[in-house]
Amino acid sequence: MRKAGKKGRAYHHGNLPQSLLAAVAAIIRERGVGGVSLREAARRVGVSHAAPAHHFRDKAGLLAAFAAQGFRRLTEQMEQARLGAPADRPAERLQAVGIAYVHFAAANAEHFRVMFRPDIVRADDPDLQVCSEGAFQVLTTAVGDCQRVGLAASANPRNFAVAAWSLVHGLATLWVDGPLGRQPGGDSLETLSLEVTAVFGMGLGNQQDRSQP
Amino acid sequence: MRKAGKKGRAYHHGNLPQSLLAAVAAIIRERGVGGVSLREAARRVGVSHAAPAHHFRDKAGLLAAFAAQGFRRLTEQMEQARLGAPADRPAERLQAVGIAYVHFAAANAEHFRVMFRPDIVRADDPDLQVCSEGAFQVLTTAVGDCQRVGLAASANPRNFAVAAWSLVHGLATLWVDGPLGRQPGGDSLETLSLEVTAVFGMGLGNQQDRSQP
DNA sequence: CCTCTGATCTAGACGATGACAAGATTAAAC
DNA sequence: GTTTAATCTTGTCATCGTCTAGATCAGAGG
Repeated sequence: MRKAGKKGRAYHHGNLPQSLLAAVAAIIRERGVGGVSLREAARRVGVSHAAPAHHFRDKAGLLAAFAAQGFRRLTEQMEQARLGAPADRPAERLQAVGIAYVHFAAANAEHFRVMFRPDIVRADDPDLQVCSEGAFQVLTTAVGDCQRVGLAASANPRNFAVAAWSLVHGLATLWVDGPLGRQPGGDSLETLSLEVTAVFGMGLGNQQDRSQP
Repeated sequence: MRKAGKKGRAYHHGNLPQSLLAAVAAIIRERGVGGVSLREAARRVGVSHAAPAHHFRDKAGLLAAFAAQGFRRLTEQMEQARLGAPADRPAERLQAVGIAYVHFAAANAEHFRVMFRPDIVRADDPDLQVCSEGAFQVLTTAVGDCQRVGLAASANPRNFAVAAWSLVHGLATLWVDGPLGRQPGGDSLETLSLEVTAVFGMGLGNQQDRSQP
């Protein structure tokens, strides 16, 4: 990769795909998802308007790669949170994974805002599918560990994982794109994610407060 | 309102706003949210390309009106479901409201797909804000009735409502736009919404199955 | 050192879109 | 009947996604 001087740019950028993904993140941060365009991303990287299409076929392809990157990071953070809690307390592990999910969404809103948008993302991208399933897998594992110890043993395992996923995904979505994050008097996301996942743990019938374990 | 014959259109459409909203719904059903454009909507209604802007300032304004319409219908359906369950069983009422939320999202995906998209919707539209808060209010009421009877009494009322909302919103989102609806071997939305809301009711520690009340 | 090949990028064009401005047409208030 | 305001049309502009053809470059093989 030959870098050009300040004026003339090198014909070969050297690392276009990664640079474009970084540009996309910056654009979403500054102007929202609607502000993303192949041309704007190309402009920021200092490359012709048609260059991005050679690496990611499409605008949908570029966003698919960006979403896949997001899923990879999410999987990392969830797995790290899971292993952070003791293995003999699967309920705490599950809660930690859920909280990591929500915090990822808030801290990486650029990615999260794209990760569940089949209308603008090439949804059948194979890499994206693998990364997406990998993220769900972490949650499924955490749920399975709970049931193996007898927690909510009567529930359908798969649907129980869906419930856990729904809870944290809903909270994340309502915070990032919904009315929750915009409300002035509301609690912080830290306490919110803690209490919401705790409610999940205790259910309607149980009156103990497990939000401070 | 003077309707024109088959050929020449009347200069005044007579009911443009409503017709445009209907066109938007049809477009989303056929081509997804990305297919929505002021010009396409105008084309379908048989009106010039700039006409929509006179009623809804913007594309964002048109979608805001469409989203508000969705929130109104959602509120209706949730309230109807709430009153469908006996008043002396608030837990069932809450579950009914949650299930109505999920079913609305699936049955009115055109609307739901737009209702939580501040990036394409004029989020500060006053009518939209009122309608959005109204929908959350139904859920809050159902949650409050539960706590008044002693269910989850120790939980912060507001955050408990947030948890309930998160659960159903997450399930709805994952079904409509996420990987849930696309999975081949998965359960139907009916059983899914039932079991997911039931898991919420029973929590991790309780082992009874309340999915069939 | 030279040539060739494939990868990478540029340049130009086309149709479609959102937004704006200026004017035409109509309904309704007065 | 006249005036006024609402409603809609026509024309225009910058921007965008995508396609095509061609330019430039890196590296392998001789």
